[in-house]
Amino acid sequence: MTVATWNVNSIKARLENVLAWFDEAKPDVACLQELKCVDEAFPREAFEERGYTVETHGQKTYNGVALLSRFPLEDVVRGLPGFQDEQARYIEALVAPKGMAPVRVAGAYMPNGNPVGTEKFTYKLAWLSAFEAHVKNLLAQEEACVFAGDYNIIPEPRDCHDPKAWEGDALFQPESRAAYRRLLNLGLTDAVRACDLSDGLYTFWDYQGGAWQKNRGIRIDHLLLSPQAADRLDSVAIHKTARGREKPSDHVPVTAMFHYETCIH
DNA sequence: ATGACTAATCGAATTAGA
Repeated sequence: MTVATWNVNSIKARLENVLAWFDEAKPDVACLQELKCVDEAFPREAFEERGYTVETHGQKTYNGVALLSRFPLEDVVRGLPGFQDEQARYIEALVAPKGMAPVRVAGAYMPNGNPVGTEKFTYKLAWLSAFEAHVKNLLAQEEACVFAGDYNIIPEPRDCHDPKAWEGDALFQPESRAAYRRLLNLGLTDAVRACDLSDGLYTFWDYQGGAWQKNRGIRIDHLLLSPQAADRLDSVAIHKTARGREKPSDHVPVTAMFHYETCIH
């Protein structure tokens, strides 16, 4: 089972591009972020035609997340539990393939937080803290869980082309990185790092200044796995080709592949 | 010092992203 996360930067502006990738990568489950549209405006038919069940948590102009699956979805949750939030940044559901062990998948669009020293950064840290509390609750259930999304956190210096250039940015602040480490310390596995320790793995390249052409990127889109999900991880991929296309998102899809486990009931 | 890109908006510039 392949689980994807992708910040599409407007589903309406990106539809053709997104469908082209879906048709070649055929993810079983996909978490999309930054839809920038309300639920009614999401182009659900295009995905339903391709065999997906579509769940959205949209918002006008900003944010908005979707969870798409070729398997039935149960227990859909919209909004981060335990956190009063005006912004549509979280969706979660239980993916239940027939006769197979289910996997809980969460898709998050975590706050950017810039500029540091403002209420935007305070909101980022509060969001991360509520997310950590929710993860802790889910981990107690000992299920296979995938926490995918745009974390808006550069975990380590090797996750960006030029650490100096990101000093003072909310994505690379010590408090943001500490929040990410706390998630790992709860027992979550960074899927990409479990498979590939090399430098130069990026998931975002700014539209400005020829960042893509110069490969000045950052790794901020992550899939964090509960131990039960990590045990089933086979491989990961960062779909860089998506960034070189016409009218690309500034983020690329990241996928993790898991082996199926028979469900014994 | 500034703008660089892109998308959305009750617009003809501003806000937000990262």
